Amino acid sequence: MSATKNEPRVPTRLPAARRRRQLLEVALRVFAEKGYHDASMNDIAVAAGVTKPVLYQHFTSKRELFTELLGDVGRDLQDNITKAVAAANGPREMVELGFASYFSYVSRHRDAFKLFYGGGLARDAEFAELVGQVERTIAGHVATLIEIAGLSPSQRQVLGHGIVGMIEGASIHWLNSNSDADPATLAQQLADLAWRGLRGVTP
Amino acid sequence: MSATKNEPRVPTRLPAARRRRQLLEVALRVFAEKGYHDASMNDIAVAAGVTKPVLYQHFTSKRELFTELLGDVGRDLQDNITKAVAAANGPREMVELGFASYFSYVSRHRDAFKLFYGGGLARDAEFAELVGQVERTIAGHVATLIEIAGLSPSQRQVLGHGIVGMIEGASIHWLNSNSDADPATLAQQLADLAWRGLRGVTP
DNA sequence: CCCGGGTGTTACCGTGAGGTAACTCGTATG
DNA sequence: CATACGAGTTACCTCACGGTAACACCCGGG
Repeated sequence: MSATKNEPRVPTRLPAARRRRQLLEVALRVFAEKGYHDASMNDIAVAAGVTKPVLYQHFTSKRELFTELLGDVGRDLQDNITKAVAAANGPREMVELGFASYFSYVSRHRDAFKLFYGGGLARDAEFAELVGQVERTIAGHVATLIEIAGLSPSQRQVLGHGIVGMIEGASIHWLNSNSDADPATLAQQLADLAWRGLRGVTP
Repeated sequence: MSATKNEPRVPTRLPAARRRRQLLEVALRVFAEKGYHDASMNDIAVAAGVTKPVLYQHFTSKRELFTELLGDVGRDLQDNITKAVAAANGPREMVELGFASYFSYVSRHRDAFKLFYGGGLARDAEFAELVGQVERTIAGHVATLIEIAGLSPSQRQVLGHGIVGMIEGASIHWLNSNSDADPATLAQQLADLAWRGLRGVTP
């Protein structure tokens, strides 16, 4: 029995499953920081303390790696929101809880959010679809909450996307300004703005 | 006097100034369609019926070309909005006119808008600054219109960015869904939503 | 003791993009 | 008609990136 039993000198040489998870974590960080185009597979490999071919042992291509991350993040975000909203009593609470869960998610997973909003995703059909799915779902739910009269379904949908854009825009600015403001407070104020409008009469 | 006097057989070989303007127009189209990364200088040259070095006779680099376009579009958009808003009487009309001018601009200059929202601009410091300047300015104006009480300046700014994101999100969805809806109607409804909120009580 | 499988590395290829040097060609002017 | 200038082209360089083949190394089981 040698002295190097449970304590490898440097934690290289991981079992495949662990390595894969590590690579996903690292790739998320690197993609979030540099964006899809500017992050090279080499960057990711080096950041993981490993070389490129190891990456290709676990993922067949850069696209596939990114797609998997994007899908995971999208599902995660959407699950968080739908679960939070399901606990609401009435539309106003749906808005409050929905906003709160969104900001909570963003504040806890900044890298994941940056992946979602950040890159040239809009240009790539596959990537855009993954993001669009989530946005469409949220926008659709929001659309049912709009109480303005005389709107066609497609008009409601556009306005729903407007609210989604409002959340995204506020989130992006919030992250970029490195504000340490409480995400719950922010969500509360934004939900207030969405619900009562700019004119903000007190109920 | 030869027969080829004022009617060159094919309008190649333009004087420098005209060529430059044509290249800017074509580059705007190509960048809007394919995004900054996926549009190559060759693409632009070919689309202009010309070869790459001609492009480099007028612009020292791809970045410079894109930066010039981005700056032009930003100035143009901002000018349109500020001029429209200047004619308003009171905050509600500011919102209405501001939204209307934004959507009017987007509908008239789709390529310009796609350039602005579309690419990996957020990752690139210089590009992000050009876009951010416009967004910050608009968000700042909007922030002064929020009548919710008890907000700090930075909180107002975040909410202002929320409204800007709302306009952008709605615009993007509007363009992507190839809706033939009237931009003025859309602006009206979105302004309504922003002003009165989701709950949309009629005044 | 050695040997097999799986983990990782070095070194490489092909491609496509930004960018440039050197040449050609049309045209206006004396 | 000659010539000079400026618009355009061909052909190339360099470099970084996605992706891969072939080899090296470690460790558990007969």
